[in-house]
Amino acid sequence: MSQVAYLPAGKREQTKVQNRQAILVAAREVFGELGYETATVRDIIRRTGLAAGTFYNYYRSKEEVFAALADDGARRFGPILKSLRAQHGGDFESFVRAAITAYFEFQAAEHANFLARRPAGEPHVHIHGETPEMAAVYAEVRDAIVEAVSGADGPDPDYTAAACIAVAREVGEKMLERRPIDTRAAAEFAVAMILGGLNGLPRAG
Amino acid sequence: MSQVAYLPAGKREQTKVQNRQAILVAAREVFGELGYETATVRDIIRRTGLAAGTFYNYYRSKEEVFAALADDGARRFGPILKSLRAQHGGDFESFVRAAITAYFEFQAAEHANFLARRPAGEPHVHIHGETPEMAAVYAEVRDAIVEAVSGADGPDPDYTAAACIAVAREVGEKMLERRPIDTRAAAEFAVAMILGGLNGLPRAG
Amino acid sequence: MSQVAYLPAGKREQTKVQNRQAILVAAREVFGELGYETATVRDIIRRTGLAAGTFYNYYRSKEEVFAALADDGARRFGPILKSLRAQHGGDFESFVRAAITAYFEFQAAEHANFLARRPAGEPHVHIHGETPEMAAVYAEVRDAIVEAVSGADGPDPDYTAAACIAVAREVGEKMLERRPIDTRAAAEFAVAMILGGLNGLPRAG
Amino acid sequence: MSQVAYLPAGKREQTKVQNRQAILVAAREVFGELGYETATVRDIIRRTGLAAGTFYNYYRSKEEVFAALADDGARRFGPILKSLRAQHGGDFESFVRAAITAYFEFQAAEHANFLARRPAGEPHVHIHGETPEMAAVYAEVRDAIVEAVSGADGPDPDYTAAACIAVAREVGEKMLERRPIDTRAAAEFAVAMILGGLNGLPRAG
DNA sequence: AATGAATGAGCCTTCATTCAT
DNA sequence: AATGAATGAAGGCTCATTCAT
Repeated sequence: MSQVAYLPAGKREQTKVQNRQAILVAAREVFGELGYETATVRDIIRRTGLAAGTFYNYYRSKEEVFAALADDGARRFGPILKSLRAQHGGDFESFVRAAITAYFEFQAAEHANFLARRPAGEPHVHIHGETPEMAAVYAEVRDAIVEAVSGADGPDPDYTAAACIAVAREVGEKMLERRPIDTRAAAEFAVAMILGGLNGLPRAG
Repeated sequence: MSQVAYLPAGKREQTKVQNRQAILVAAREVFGELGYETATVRDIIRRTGLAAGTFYNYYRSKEEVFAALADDGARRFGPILKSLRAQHGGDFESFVRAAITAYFEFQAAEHANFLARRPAGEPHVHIHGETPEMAAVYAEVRDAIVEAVSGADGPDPDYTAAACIAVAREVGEKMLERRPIDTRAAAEFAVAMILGGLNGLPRAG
Repeated sequence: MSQVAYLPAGKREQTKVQNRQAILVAAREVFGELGYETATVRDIIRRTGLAAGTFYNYYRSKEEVFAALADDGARRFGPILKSLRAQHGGDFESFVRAAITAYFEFQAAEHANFLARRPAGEPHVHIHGETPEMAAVYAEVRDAIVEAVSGADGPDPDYTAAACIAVAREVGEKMLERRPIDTRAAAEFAVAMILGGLNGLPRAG
Repeated sequence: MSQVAYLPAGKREQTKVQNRQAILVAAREVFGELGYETATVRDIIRRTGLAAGTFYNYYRSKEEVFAALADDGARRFGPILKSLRAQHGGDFESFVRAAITAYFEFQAAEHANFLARRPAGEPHVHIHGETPEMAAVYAEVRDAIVEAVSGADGPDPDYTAAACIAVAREVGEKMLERRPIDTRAAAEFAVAMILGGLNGLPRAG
């Protein structure tokens, strides 16, 4: 068995995990700052201090790291949301409150990891429905909303979900621009807006 | 010199205006179909039948034509909005209804000009806060909202404006995806959601 | 018709033709010196003094310029061969003599256009059956040979064609390495070898 | 130290030899399938089950393993050829027959080791004069031919050798493309062609 | 003004080779 | 020795922009 040699368990494996994470973090930053199209793989890798080619040891393409980001967000935020939904059972209102709060706190925590420098001179594009964290919220929240509002005479579930999520996203984004970041106030606002809005909705889809 | 002089604009002049407009129209289509980054100047110019270089006689850059698009939207939709605001005077609720309706109709009309083919295999990005038509709504609507809700104990005007606009945008977008496009139903929904939401808002900013 | 403008007929058109030709010439040199794989588009374009991107105004890819090279060779040598075949009608021997002679002269002329510097340190690969000039010979000569030797009891036409062409190619290549380049002697040799070989062939394929 | 000492090579030694051989075999396959440029070191090493870096413990570069391949071919086929030459003494004709036959059989045997998949969409290149097995034939056969044909008034030995080898190579290659592979028929053809060709040659170089 | 070829920076990706383990 | 991640120099190609005509 002269071919056995060093099992990957020591510093090597550790570095690998670190690098993978570093790329992910850098990617989140860069995508956040520049948007998917404008961001380049070099932008991402430059922040990690790694070599250009190294990126491709971890992700096969720019697109794949983006997907990984979404997975990562979903993997981390999804369970939170799921458990909230279970906890709050049929009480939609308290679920919304808890979910929005959790989402804003999650966002604030993510945000703390990097400065958001935006290059001037380019229209700001943003990733729609596919933001890592948003992807998680979207699926789960949409389900919850659909469940809560649907019915023969309920409001249009598609419009409803889109509107609620939009409110959460925009308010969340504005929240991040302020100092200090006040997740409680933002959540309170968004919850009120959403619940009030849902109350005002017409009965016929 | 031997030509008639009483025409306010010579053929030359007219062509210039026409070309400028043609580029604008093509740009709106292309940006709509491909997004800002993916769209190329050649994509735009190709639709006009003009030559690549000609583009730069009218706009100094890809970015500038994009900005012009926003101006154009504002120039056309802005007055509509302004007059609505004047008409509905202090009645915020009826203004919102009228504005949303007008906006959705405007969008539907713009939309009718081209099919929205989106390139597969790429995360869908959308232009944020800078959509031509949106730019117009944004400024004016924000003012109206701020005016309506502000006050020492009113809700946070920034959050409020962002949330309302978000609802209008998302519902508007969803509306465009359906056949037939039903601006009335969408407007009804958005108005209810927005007014209901505003009612639910906490008093303290 | 303010959009008519300058018709491409003057210096512009001329430059285009020159550039296209320059790229073709450079490509022939580079492919000849480095082989298809090793050759880079940058190698080709560098010799023309043009910019990197300009290459793609004329050929869509490295592969396409290679194909164009073959076309070019065929277009120029093909007719020569065709007319020889017509001239020498049924006389296979005299056709072979004329064809080989023409081919060697063609090669010598092409060769005169550039020095063949071969980079050391890399196995020399050469393009097989697809060399521009060879592509022309191949199709036509193969036909002629097949026509001349085939028959129920004739030798294997495939082997025959391959062998004859191989002889012409190798002797031709060696010929180019000598100074002075003596096409007559080389042709005499190749013809003798081929005709002698064909005579020696077994009757049953 | 407590190990037996009468084994000429320890396990270590054996593995080294085995690895070196495994790389060589894999390299022959890969170069054969993909060509020198297209083949990657990883393609080679992947087939051995070894790690990428290990390759460089045995060969200093991609080029070196390629050279080793030629050496290997020569080392294995060279002796065969040498002994044939000795056996057939002055009888050039019978030597050619034996050598060609041996070469074709050698080729067929080598070929049996792998399928020749060639990547589509790329001009087919082949290694010229440097094919492992060819390198061996070349040196020896060239000597034999030179010896047989040279003389003050003999045909040009360089052209002669090149032509004979070309015939053997091309017919050999075509042979490998057929099913079943018929080395006897191919050899018969090549021998006839070569001997007939040599007979037809002019006396003056 | 209109034209469209030329420009060249920059993008994503591959891969021979090195090196810490 | 063996391992396999890291490295970084290219490579093919795109595209916003310039410029001679």
